[in-house]
Amino acid sequence: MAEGLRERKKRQTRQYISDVATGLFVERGFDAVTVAEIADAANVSVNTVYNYFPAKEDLFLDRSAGMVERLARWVRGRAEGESAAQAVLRELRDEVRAVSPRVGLFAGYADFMRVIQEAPALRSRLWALAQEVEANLEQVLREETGAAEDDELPSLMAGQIGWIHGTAIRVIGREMLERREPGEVSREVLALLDDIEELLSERVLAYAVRG
Amino acid sequence: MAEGLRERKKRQTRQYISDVATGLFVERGFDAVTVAEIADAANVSVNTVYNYFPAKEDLFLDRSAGMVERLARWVRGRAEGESAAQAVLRELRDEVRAVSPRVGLFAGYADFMRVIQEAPALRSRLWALAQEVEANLEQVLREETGAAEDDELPSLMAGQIGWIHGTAIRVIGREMLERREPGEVSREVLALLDDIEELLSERVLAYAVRG
DNA sequence: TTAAAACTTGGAGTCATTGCAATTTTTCAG
DNA sequence: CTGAAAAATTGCAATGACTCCAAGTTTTAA
Repeated sequence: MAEGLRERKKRQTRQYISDVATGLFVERGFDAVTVAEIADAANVSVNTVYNYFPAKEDLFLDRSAGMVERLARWVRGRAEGESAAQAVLRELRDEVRAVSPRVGLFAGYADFMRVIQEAPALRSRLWALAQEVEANLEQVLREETGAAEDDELPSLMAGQIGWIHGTAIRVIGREMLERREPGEVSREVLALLDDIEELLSERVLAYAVRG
Repeated sequence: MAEGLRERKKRQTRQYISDVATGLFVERGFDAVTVAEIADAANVSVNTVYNYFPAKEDLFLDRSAGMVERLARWVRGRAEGESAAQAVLRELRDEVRAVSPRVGLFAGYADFMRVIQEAPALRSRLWALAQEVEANLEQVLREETGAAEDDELPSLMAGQIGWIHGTAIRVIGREMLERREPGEVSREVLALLDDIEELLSERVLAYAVRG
C-alpha cells in the first residue's frame, strides 16, 4: 500500500493544526496566542501539537519550509550557457512578473508579514531558513563546478546569490506590508532586480555556466 | 558630579554579572546554565539580573553589542578618494593583519564561538546585531551620498558591504572554532579578502567615494 | 482476531521572563 | 548631620514554552 490510513490521518491532522494556528496568529499576533489555545482550537492536546511541530514557530512557518530547496533547484535547472546567478535572476523575474504567490505577491501576504515582523522568534527562524537555502545552494555549486574541498569560491558565490534572492524577498515583504498592490510591487521589484544585476560583477554573473 | 557612586556601582555590578555568566557559559554551555545559577554565582537576585539584561542572551553578547557602529564608523572615517567598500576592506585588512582580538583573532575566541554555535538563541541575536550594523551603515551611506528617500541603492550597497564584513567575520569564527592558530587564520583571511574584492563589481567598489 | 507498533493524552516539572509590592541603599536638600 | 525622595534590590507569584513519562487508544499486519 502506497498510503495507509494512518499516514493520511497524520498529514491531515498536521495540516489542520497548522491552519488553525496560522489563523489565530494572523488574527491576534504570534505572542498573543498560546500553544494551549491552539491545541484547544484544533481539538488535540498540547502534547500532540509538539508531537508534530518541534516549536511554536514551526506552526506558522510550516509552508515556508518547502522553499529551502528553491535556489538549489533553480541553479540545477539552469539552461545551457546560463550561469548560476543568471538562472536565479531569471527565475526570480519570472515569478515576479507573474505576480506569483510563491514570492509573496498576493493580497494576504501583508497579514502574514505583519505576524512575522512583530515576532523576533519568527524572524530568527526565517534567518535560519535562509541559511539552509544558502547551504543547499553551496552544495549544488560545489557539485556542479567540481570545486576542491578547500575552495572558498562556492561559498562566496552562494553568499552573493543568496543575497540576491534574500534582498528581493525582503523588499517584496517590506512593500506588501505597506499594503501596496501586488501588481505595483511586482513592477517595482523588476526594476530592483535590474539594479541588483547592474551592481554584480562579471565574475559573479558568469560563475558556474552550464555546458 | 560627573560620576556618582551609584553609577559606578551599577556599571561594576553589570560587568560582574556578565563576567560570571560568560564564565559559566564557556565552561558548561549556554543552555546548561540557568539564570538562577548565574544570579547565585554573582550574589544577586534573578530580578537584578533581569534589571540589567533584557534576556539571557544579552549576558553573553554584552561586549559584542559595541560593534553595531563599526561599519558606520569605518565608512564615515574613509579617506579622500576612498569609497565605502574600500574603506571597509582596508579596515578589515588592518585588523586581520594585526591579528586583532577585535575581529576574533585570539586564542580564547574558540571557546566563545563554541558557546554561540550550540545555542540557536545566540545565533539569532548575532543576526539581529548584523541587521543593526547594516541599518546603521545604510543610514550613513544615505547621509554621505545625499540619496533620495526612495533610492534603493544605499540599501543595496549596505547589503553588499555588510556581506563583506559578515563573510570575513564568519570565516574567522569558523576557522578559530577549529582551533587554528590566530596567525594562520589571519593569513588565510587576508587571502579571502582578496578573493572577495575580486568578485565585487566596480559599481560597488566605487560607491560613495569621498571628495 | 490479536499482539505489536504508532499515536494521543494527562500530569508533573524545568526554566525564562514578567509584574508587583516590600525593603534596602544612595542621594540630597535643609 | 538627618530625614525623606529616588533608585536599586529582592522575594513571591504567575504565565507560558517545552520536556519527560507513564498510561490509554487506534491502526497495522500477520
